[in-house]
Amino acid sequence: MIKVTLKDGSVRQVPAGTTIREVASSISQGLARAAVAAKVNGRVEDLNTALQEDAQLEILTLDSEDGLAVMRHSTSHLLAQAVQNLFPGTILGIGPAIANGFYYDFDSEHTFTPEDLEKLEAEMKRLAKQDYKFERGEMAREQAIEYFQQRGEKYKVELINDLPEDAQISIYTQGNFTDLCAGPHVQSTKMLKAFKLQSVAGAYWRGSEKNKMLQRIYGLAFAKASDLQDYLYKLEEAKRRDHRKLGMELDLFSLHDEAPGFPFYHPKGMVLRNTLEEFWREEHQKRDYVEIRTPIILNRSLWEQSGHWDHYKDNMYFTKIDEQDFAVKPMNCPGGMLMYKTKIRSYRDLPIRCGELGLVHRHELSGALHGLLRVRSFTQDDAHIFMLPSQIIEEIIAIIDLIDYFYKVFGFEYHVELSTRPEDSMGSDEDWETATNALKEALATKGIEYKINPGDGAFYGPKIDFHVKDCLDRTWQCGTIQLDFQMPEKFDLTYIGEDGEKHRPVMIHRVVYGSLERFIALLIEHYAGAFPVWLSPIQVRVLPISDRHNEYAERVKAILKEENIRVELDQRREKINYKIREAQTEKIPFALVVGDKEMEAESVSVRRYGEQKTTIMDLKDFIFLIKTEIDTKSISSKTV
RNA sequence: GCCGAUGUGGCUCAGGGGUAGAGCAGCUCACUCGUAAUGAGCAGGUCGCCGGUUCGAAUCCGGCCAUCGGCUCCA
Repeated sequence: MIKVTLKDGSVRQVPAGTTIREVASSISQGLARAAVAAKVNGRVEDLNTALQEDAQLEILTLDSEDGLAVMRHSTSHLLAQAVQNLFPGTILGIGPAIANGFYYDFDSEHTFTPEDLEKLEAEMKRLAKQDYKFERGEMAREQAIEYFQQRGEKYKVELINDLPEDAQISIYTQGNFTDLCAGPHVQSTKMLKAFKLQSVAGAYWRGSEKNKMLQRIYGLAFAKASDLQDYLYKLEEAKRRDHRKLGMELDLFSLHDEAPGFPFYHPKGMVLRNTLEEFWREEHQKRDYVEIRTPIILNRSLWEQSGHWDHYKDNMYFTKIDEQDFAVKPMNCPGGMLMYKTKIRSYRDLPIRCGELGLVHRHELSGALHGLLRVRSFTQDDAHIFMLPSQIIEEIIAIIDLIDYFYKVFGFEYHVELSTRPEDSMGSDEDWETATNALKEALATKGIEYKINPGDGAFYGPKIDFHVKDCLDRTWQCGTIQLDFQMPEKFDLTYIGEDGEKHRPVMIHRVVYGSLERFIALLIEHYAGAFPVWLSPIQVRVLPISDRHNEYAERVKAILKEENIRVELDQRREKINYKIREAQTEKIPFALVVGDKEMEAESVSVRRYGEQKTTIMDLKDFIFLIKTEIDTKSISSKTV
């Protein structure tokens, strides 16, 4: 007999060799029916697995993320089966579970069309009903290679060859379909119900552009049909929040064929942008930053000196001036270096925190452009901090705090990643290790959890990245803190120490917003275009009911303007309903209706964005209300 | 850059080998109105660009450009 400890702490005695399914049945038939897999000592296993020794056991159902992942993975096998039935000769890539569903990569002469997806989905439904069991088999390495080779599954053979020598090679079979797979899987295809094929896209084999591009079919899969419907509805909702759509509707910015990736800011977008810059300057002044501005075009020798010519050329734009090579800056740092070198620095001057709202240009691949989230020219809210080695940790922590403070003001959730040395980089291993450890230490001090991104650092140093989600849950890097021992070296930066000798300062590159463009895009999606009052391009619109209220309305407008409130007056001869509807459509935080009653009492009828109810209040009370919200940067709960 | 899809008035979209259509927005006129669309009229497009097939192309074919969804890359 062995002891099986369940999730609730209870212990069951069962004979060795009992399968997990049998244990589940002994707990309840309902559980046995709902079970898709199980966690044995933390490892996800099939229900068919026989328990041989004492174990911690957690039965997984579709109520858990782990359970859903198993089901989604099984659904990807179902797709592969359907594809090979309908398009014989298709070679298989890989087919994992992902958030909300799964994908499977295929190599086929045939190009899959949206109509094919419908047919495949129908075939999947048909196959699912057949109640095929997912049966696990194990093969010796040589046998497995031969098996897949014979079937022309060259990618599977490659995968097997790359498995460690001692790896257990397992295969899963459902009906006429067999796939190389570590598993686990649900018991039967019958458990696969709420799925939908979504799209087909190109994807390089093993994610490398050096490899062949395969066709990736994406699908959604959920525990039940209503969950799938809910998710589809959520996707529709997300489209409404899309910053590209809202940016145009709210007249914030535009993009044109004539300038791909180079955004145009409209007047309202500029108000938003200027407000963000203003806030940025205030907060940085408080923290003893100074601000500079460096040129956009600098000559070739500078970029050679900085290493950009060697490591960043593909992303840069070039021009010639008087027969000499120049480059448009893709980063602000070299300019900052020259500024540092304009005089002798003392250790007493350090740290120098030198900010720059710098406009940079980078050549991004045409297929990568995406609204304001991925552009070819953008303004970084940059700063370069020159400091003593002993100040590193303290400075990094201060920046982490600063970024956290900013993101909290906007209500952003974020996660943190640490990116380490990339292949194409400069400097010694020792410097990189020191720098990486400093970043780790700062994160540890703050108790921040982070994910490591191996090889994703800048060419001159490792970095801490702050990621924010867009409306479709894709994450975008915004803030970043990069520790750099290389630039000071390349530019021979020095300071005079206590000992009267020259020493090498250390440098940090950091941004808080990341780029104004990306940050604005994320703000639009985060608030669904209904900005908090302090950010809103128009804060108040005054709506007179008829012509005879125009004069009072103009007075209200003038008084609000005097208080530095961004106010508009809608004097058109339209019905009040019409004007209100428009103010709502434009997501203006406050609509002030003024008619006879208000005119008489020196009051306004206040209607907030997204609310039905109106409140009549004295104009001076309204001013107090709105100014308080602006000053506290209050985030309205209505982002509908 | 790669794979696939798309490109018709400011916006959303219909149409489709015989010389363009709707709604919204815009403009004009009337209505002076109390919390999400008053009515009537007018104007607006060489159907992304270039080339080919054809008596005739917005429609079919090819190339290019841009956009969208991915891959790769990144603030």
